[in-house]
Amino acid sequence: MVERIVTAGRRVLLDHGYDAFSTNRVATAAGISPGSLYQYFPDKAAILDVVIDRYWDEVAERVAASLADRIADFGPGMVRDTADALLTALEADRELLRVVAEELPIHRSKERRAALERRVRELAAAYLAVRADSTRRPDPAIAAWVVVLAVENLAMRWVLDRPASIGRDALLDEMVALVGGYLLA
Amino acid sequence: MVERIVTAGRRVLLDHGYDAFSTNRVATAAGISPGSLYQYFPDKAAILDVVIDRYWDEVAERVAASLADRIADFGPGMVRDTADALLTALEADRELLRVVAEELPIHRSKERRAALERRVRELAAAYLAVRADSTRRPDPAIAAWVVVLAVENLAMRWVLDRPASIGRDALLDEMVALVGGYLLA
Amino acid sequence: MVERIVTAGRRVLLDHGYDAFSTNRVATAAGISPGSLYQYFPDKAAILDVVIDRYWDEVAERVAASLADRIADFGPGMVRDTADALLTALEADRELLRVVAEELPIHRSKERRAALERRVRELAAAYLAVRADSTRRPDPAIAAWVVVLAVENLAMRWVLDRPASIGRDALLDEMVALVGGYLLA
Amino acid sequence: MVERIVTAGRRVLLDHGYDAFSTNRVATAAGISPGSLYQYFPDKAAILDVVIDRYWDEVAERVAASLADRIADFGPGMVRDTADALLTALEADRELLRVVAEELPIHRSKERRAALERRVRELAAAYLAVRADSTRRPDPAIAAWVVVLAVENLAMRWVLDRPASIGRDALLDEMVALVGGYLLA
DNA sequence: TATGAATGAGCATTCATTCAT
DNA sequence: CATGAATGAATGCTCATTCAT
Repeated sequence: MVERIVTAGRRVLLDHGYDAFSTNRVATAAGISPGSLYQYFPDKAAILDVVIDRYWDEVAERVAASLADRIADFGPGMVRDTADALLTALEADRELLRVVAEELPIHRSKERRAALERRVRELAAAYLAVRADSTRRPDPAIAAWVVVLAVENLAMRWVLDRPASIGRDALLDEMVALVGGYLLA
Repeated sequence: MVERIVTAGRRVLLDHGYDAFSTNRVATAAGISPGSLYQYFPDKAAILDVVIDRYWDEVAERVAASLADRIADFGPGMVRDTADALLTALEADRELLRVVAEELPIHRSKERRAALERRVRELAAAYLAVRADSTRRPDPAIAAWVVVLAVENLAMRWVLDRPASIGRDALLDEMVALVGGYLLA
Repeated sequence: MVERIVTAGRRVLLDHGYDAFSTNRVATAAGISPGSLYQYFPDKAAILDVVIDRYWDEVAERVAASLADRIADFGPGMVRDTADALLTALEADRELLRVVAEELPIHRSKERRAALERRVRELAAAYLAVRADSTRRPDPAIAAWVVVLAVENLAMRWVLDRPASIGRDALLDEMVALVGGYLLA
Repeated sequence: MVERIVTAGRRVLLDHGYDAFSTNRVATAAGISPGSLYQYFPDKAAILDVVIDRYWDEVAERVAASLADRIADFGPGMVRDTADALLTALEADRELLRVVAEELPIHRSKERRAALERRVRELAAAYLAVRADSTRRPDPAIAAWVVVLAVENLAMRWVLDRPASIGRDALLDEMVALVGGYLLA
């Protein structure tokens, strides 16, 4: 039932937008009565939270999986592949990304996105700490913070705004150059 | 009077948040009657728009002023100073930044922020085009897009999240390294 | 519940007039909350429409019933009885007639009244067509239009204005004379 | 100035309808400020009243003029000519008639229309009293009431509804027949 | 558990009227 | 006289939430 409600919530978000995300509409979309919503969720926000959490979890999963695969060879390939995985994850449901990232107040997503960032950041920081000799940056934690935020935002904006002059591969090239130039001597 | 209303709108946003930004509340905060609002603004959205526009205009003004000052010497100094100016501008009203950037749906701010980005980006692209020999990046427009977005987001997140381990100067160092490493051979 | 709302609407119309026919007042009169109104009616106009429809339907019903009874003997008796039925119907709720016919913009009632008129007119035209030999009027449709409108308006005005010098029977006499003199050779 | 306001009121009524008949709109149409309205009229209703009064006065004038011309020869000609004059008067500004008769609450017009009716009725009653021998109707006051109301309503409905099957001359024929058949032995 | 009718505070907006200038 | 900014009560309507069944 929770499942049904969350799926309905996602549908409403996609089909009608955040402003139309009302309990009645979600209930209707779920084929249940508005009162039943409250047997599974304390309030409207909780439903939305789960929809958002699901979205970012999915993105995080894909990125983490890619990162895990590349555990061995840190370097340009790893950056490219991780960024590629992120792009793919964001492109997978561009419409929902649009709603989640632009239509909803950001603080709704903040915690989840922070978790995603933290996860990747910690991984990156760990690698950087090990390879301290191969980077110009003194503090791996800070470097990881910079790299992760920069790549994340570039990826998101590229997927959302689809800048005409920047192809997907070109974007990945730039990201690799950005991270590489920053980290490597 | 417009002034009074806009100021009241800002106050309401700061004191009660976006969800409480109602015409009645703004009118009360302005010490006028709800009806008077409509002699100066066509609707609620118009009031909010002005508040937001004012905010981003102010930020843009500060950044553009710094950029204009540094027109002569492109290079690390320019990046640092521009980033510094941006940080200063964002720090000037951190609370309003929080509301504008995290509480409001982004699409409310999108156009203004895009204008700010475009303005800085075009300047940066122009410089890069002139100094084509001193950068590894083939396309100045793309490079400008990357640099501007990266710096903007890092600055914003740093101001908003105040990461404990990253000092202001350290952040500027990292930004300079990021942009320098990316652009320069 | 629809019943309660419609009844309350009628009450408000009678007690406070058309200008005070507000959703909040109707809700209060119905002893429910304003929100509940919208579970049964799409908007304010729909409530008013039902009140008006009910009124004219009732009038139409009474007149049509009388007309049906008199189907056999066209002639002075039929005119008198139909007019009598109409008068009775209008007298039944003179106060509501006043509001509906004089306080509301006519176009609110127009369709319903037109339906009532059409119904009676078609019946009358049919009779006249059959008795073509016993009338001076060449076109039964036109004659029906004239007769129905004339009688309807006289009845309505008499009920509303209660002209002191004209008794009920006298009025019926005049109507019979008017219709009779017009139709018969 | 009163003139300007009344003319503006008429314009607003014609161009935007009764629902848009607001003091601000009338003031704008008159090229003055809303406050100035109140130097010439006690309230909004007073402006509207004058507009309406003017309209009915004009109609009354035309009908009365025709009636005065026909003072000598009572009879079918008089009925026809008076009805003709009424039709002409109503046709002269059909659009305003529509607003005044269907869009406004009738009680707004009631007094003026009653005055018009009274005027014609009294004239008619006087004639009927004199020619008591040539009419079947015992009470001239009642007969005048019947005749005036019937003709007035038929004329108004014909002008407003423009029934396709009834030509102007046909209508006049019917009116003459209606009145003649009723009054004459 | 599930319902869904009922709630009622809250919203954005209008507009006849006033009154200091 | 004329102004027009200011008023503020009132409007139609929404929707997250509750609770008796």
